Amino acid sequence: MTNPVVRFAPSPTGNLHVGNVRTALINWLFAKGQGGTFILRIDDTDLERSTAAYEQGIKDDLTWLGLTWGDTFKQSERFAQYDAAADKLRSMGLLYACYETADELDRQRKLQRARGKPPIYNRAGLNLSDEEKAAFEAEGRKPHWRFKLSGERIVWDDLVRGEQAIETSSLSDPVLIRADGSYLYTLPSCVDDIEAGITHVVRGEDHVTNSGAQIEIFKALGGTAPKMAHTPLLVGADGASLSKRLGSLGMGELRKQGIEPLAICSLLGKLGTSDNVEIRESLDQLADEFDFAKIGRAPARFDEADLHNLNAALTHAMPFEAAKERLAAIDPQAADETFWTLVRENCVTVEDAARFVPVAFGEITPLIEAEDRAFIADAARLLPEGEMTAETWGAWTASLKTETGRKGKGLFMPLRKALTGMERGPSVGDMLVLMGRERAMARLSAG
RNA sequence: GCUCCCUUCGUCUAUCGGUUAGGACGCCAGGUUUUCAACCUGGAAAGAGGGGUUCGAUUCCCCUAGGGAGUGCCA
Repeated sequence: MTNPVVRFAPSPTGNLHVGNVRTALINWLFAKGQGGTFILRIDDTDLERSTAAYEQGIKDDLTWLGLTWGDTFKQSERFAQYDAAADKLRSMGLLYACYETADELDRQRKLQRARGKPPIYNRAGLNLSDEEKAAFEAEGRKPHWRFKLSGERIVWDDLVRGEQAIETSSLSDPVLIRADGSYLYTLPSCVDDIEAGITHVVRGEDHVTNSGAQIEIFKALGGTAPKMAHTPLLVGADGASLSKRLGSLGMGELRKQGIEPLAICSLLGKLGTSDNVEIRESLDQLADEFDFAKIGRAPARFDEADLHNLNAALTHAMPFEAAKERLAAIDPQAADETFWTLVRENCVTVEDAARFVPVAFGEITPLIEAEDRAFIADAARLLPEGEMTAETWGAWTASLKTETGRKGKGLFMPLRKALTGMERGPSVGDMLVLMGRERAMARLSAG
């Protein structure tokens, strides 16, 4: 295979969510792994719903994820090309005017359905005489335009699903142009794919019937249909379709939660494949491992808990340099390598380190149980003088053990709770060094 | 309603007719760390149901059930 060209084509009518991002990622990984090109196309033919803010948001999210694109353009800048394509189809007799209103079409579909028949457009527009059309126009009706499907069986070898067949006779002729003259995505998508030299159309399986129709449009326009790959959709953790919450779970929110881009990409790049769902070192590694053949045909469950597990694994091993800036944003003192390597294994996200900042550098409320009061008083009395060092903890606890007879959990847990205000956390001995003698003494004396 | 796709441990999956049905995540236990986490070791855990075909079905076929998708002047 030589240098594939793929595209991700979101509509700027909303933010990117996990489903979108998976499609973008798979396209990107495939292109990257094959030395191909990844194009970002903004499908903004719906001028009403598209906004510049969403467009920018999509670009920001992709950039944050590391899904860089080689070229980008907007469909709204290319109406002339679509007009030309429409004219071509019209001249071939493949684009015909229809005058039904949306309500009328809706009624027809309901009727067909009630009779147990598939709701396929009856092609009334195809048989309209010029007089009839003129009559509609006189009524003030404007036509919408449908592509005339061949009625043949369209077959392609889908990179994920294997051989696919669509009976175009079982489809309604797709509307390409609305009554207001604006384009639906169907035709512009084909025109752009041809012009951009798209070799592979990779998208969710909700598009398979669209692909059947679009393959005919590709051919009608004189192009060759790209190879197709339709991935199963993601479903929620409960197995039902992706919930509203998850479906709209945006990158902005995940970012705010402190989720790493690589955690998202590792999960979305591996979920539903035969590879283990684990953190990968980089997008490049994910790209090296990518193969359509590894993608299964059943819907995979997206569980946000998995994302947190992967993120935790990433955080536990994260070098200080990678976390430095974000630690500084929490607190200038937190941007400290000793502190980070100490607390990171107790963190799911970098921002979780914030919990331990007061322990090391600020004020906390010591937790001292009534029955431990005397013990903590002894501890305060026996706390070694001078600088707290790596040896302090061992010496201190040893003397406490001798003095009080306490050992094990009974010895250490009260100290942990008094010194850190928490029941769990990083090694207390190491934290002691960071907090220093003054803080430690103050906490031990709080009871 | 109609059309298409899917169904193996909780989850993602391996198995291309003969396996003690394998791995990973998660979970549980033990070890280690004088706490927790992390880490190491071990463990529990699966062929949706029913019919066929076959010497033999997780694997091939049919039916049922369940899930997903499509059926738009959305993408």
